[in-house]
Amino acid sequence: MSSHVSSKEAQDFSDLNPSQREAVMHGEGPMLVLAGAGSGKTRVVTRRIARLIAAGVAPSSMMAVTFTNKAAAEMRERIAHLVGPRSAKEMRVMTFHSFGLELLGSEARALGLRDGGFTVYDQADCSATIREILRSIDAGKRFDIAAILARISLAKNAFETAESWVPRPHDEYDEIAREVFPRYQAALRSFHAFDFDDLVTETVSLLRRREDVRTRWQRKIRYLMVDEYQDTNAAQLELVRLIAGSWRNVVVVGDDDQSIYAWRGADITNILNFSEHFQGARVVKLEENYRSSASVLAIANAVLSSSRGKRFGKVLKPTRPEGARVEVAVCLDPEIEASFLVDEIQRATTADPTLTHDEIAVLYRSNSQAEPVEQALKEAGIPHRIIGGQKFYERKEVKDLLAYLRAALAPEDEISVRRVLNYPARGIGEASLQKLSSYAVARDLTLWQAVERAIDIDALGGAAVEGCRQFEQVVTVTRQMLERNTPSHQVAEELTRRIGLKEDLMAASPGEAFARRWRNVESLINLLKRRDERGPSDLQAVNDYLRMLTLQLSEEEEDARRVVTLCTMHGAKGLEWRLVFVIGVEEGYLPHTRTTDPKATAASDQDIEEERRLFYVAVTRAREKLWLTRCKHRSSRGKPMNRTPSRFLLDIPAELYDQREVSIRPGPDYQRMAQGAASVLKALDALKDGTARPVPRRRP
DNA sequence: GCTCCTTGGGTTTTT
DNA sequence: CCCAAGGAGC
Repeated sequence: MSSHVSSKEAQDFSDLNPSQREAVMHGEGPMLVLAGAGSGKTRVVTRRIARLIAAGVAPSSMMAVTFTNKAAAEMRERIAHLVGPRSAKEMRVMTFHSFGLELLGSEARALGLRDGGFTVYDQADCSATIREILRSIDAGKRFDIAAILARISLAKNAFETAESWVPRPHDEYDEIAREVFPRYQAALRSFHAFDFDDLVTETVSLLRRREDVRTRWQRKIRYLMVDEYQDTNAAQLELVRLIAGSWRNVVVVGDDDQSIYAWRGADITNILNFSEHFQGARVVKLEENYRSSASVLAIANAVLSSSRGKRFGKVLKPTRPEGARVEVAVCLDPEIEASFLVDEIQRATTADPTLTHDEIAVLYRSNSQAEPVEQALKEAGIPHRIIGGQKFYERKEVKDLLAYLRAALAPEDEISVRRVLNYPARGIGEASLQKLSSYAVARDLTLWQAVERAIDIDALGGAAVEGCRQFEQVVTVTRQMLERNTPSHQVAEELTRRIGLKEDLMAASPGEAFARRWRNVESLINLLKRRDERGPSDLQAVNDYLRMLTLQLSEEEEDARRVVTLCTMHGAKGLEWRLVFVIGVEEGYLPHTRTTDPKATAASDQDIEEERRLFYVAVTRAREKLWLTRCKHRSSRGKPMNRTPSRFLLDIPAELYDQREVSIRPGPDYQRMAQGAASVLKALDALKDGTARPVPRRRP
C-alpha cells in the first residue's frame, strides 16, 4: 500500500544529518556506512529502504541481512512502520543462515538431495557427531570437543576443506582436528545433515558451480543490505559477492570498533577493505551519537583511544548533554555487587518514576555471572529476564521429542536415532549400540537399517532385540502418521504417550523440576500446533519447519515486557537502555582469562583488542546512566581469589568517573551477616562436641 | 544394562 | 564448583 510510502515521515529527510541523508539518498552501487555506536544506523537502513520503495523498487527485490533473527524481526517491524506491513512482508529480512536455509531448501534438486531432505544440526548435534568419531578412532585422550569443533568451523568459514587445511605444527588440537575434520564432514553428509557453517558455505559452493542457480538468485535480489558487517566472515563475504553479482547494489553498515566475533571467524578486514572488495564504493561515516549522554561517550572514547588495533579511527561526537556522572562501584564480592545493583535499581526507579524496569540492563562477560544477580533481583521482587543461558531448544526433553520426529522423517539422521534409540530406557545399552553400529558399518547400512534387522544380529541379546523392535515400532507409527498428514502436534502428542514421556520425566525429576520440564514439552507441542494452523502437515512441510526451528529456537522466544534485562555483552549488541550496569570489570573477565592465558590458543594482542571492543560495546549501550562495577574477591572453582581491576578500566582517566567502595550495606545484609555469624558459632560448637557434619548446601 | 559413586579436569562469547 | 567419563555393584 502506498499510503505509508507517501507519508511525510518516509519522504521528509530534514530530520537527518548530512551524512545520514547521503546514505539514505544513495541509489545504486556499493556503499559502506561506517556507523559509530548510537549514530542512527538502523534508521538510515530503514529510511533508505522506504525511499527505494517510494521510488518504485519492488520490496521483493530487496534483502536486508542481519546478524540475529531477533534483529531481523525488529528491522522488519521498523520497515513496516515506514512502508506498511504488506511491503515489509514481501522483503527478505533475515540472517545469512536463514537465507542459506531458504536457498538450499528451494534448490534441493540442484544439490542432488532427494525429496529435499536435509536436517540442520545445532552445536549439540555436531558435538555428538564428533564424540562418536573420537570414539571410533580411539583418540585416547579426552579432548575438548568444543575446541575441535571451533577449529573445524574456522577452517570451513575460511573455505578450507578437510584436504586443504594445514594444521599448525605442535598444536595438538589442530592435529586431532585434522583427523576428525574429513570424518566429520563425511558423517554429516551421510546423515543428510548440514551444520550452521554449511548453511553458508554450501550455499556459496552451489552458487559458484551452478550458473543457472546463481543467475536466478541474482535476478531475485537486486538490492542487498548487510547490517553488522564487521562481524561477517570470509564465507559470508563471498555470499555477498555472489548475490550482488554485476549489479553490485550492496550497502553494508557496520562499525569496526564493535567487531567482537573474530573467535567465530569474523574477519575485520571485510569492513576495513570494503573499498577494495567493491571497487568504487562510496564510504559514509556516521559519527554523531544520538544515544548516550556526553559523560558516557567520554568513557567510550577513552576506552578506544588506548586501542592499538587497526581502525578507521572514528570518534563519537555527543549530541546530548553531559548527563549523570559515570560511577564505578568497587564491591567486596559478587553477592555484594548484586545486592548493590539491586539497591541502586530501587533507588533510581523510585527517584524517577518514568524509569521503568525495561529501561534497565545488567551486562556481564560470561553467563555464569548472571546467577548472583538473578538471586538478588528475585529476593527483591524485581521482574527480570535473562537473555541467553539455557535455551529452550537445548533442553533435553525438547531435544528428545524433536529427535523422534527427525528420526521418523529421516532415519538416516543417525545422531537423532542414537539419541532416542534407548530413551526411555529399553534395554539397548552401550554394548548393544556398539554391536548394532558395527553390524551397520560392516554391511554399509545406516544405524536405522541395523535396528530394523536387529533380529538377524546374532551378537545381540534378547532384551536389546526387543528394545529395537519397540523403537522401530514407535518410529514407524510416527512416520505413518506424518505420511497421512496428521497435524504435527497430534503426532507429537501421540508420540509422548507411546514412549511414556510424561511418566519418565516424572520419575526422573523431583518435584518442581518435573513441572518445568513438562511445560517445555507442552510449549513445543503448542509451537507445532500454531504451525499446523498455518499450513499443511505433509512430510515436506514438517521437515522444513523442524530445520528452521533449529535456527530460530536457538535464540530467545522471550517477550520483553516491563522487566530488567540480564545479558552478556555479546548479546547486548544493537540494544540500548537508559540505565546500564556493566559488572565484573576485572582482569579475568575483561579481558577474559581465556584470551590472555598463554596456555590457551596463542593469546595475541588482537584477542585483547577484541575484548576491549567488547567493553566498548557494553559501555555504549547506556543512554543516561552507566555504572561499572567490579569485585575485590571472587571465588572461582570453589577457591577464593583476589581480583584486580580491568586494564581497560585503568586506561580511563580517573576524572571521567566517580568511584565508591561498597563493602556492606545496611538492611538485609546485616541480617544475613548475623545469620552467618550464628552458623559459624554453631559449627564451632559442633566441632567441640564432635558432632560436626558436612554443612548442607544452601541452594535448593 | 542400569544406577550410583568416584575421580579428574577445566574455567567465554553464539548463528 | 560443575560436568563428564569410568568403575563398582546390583
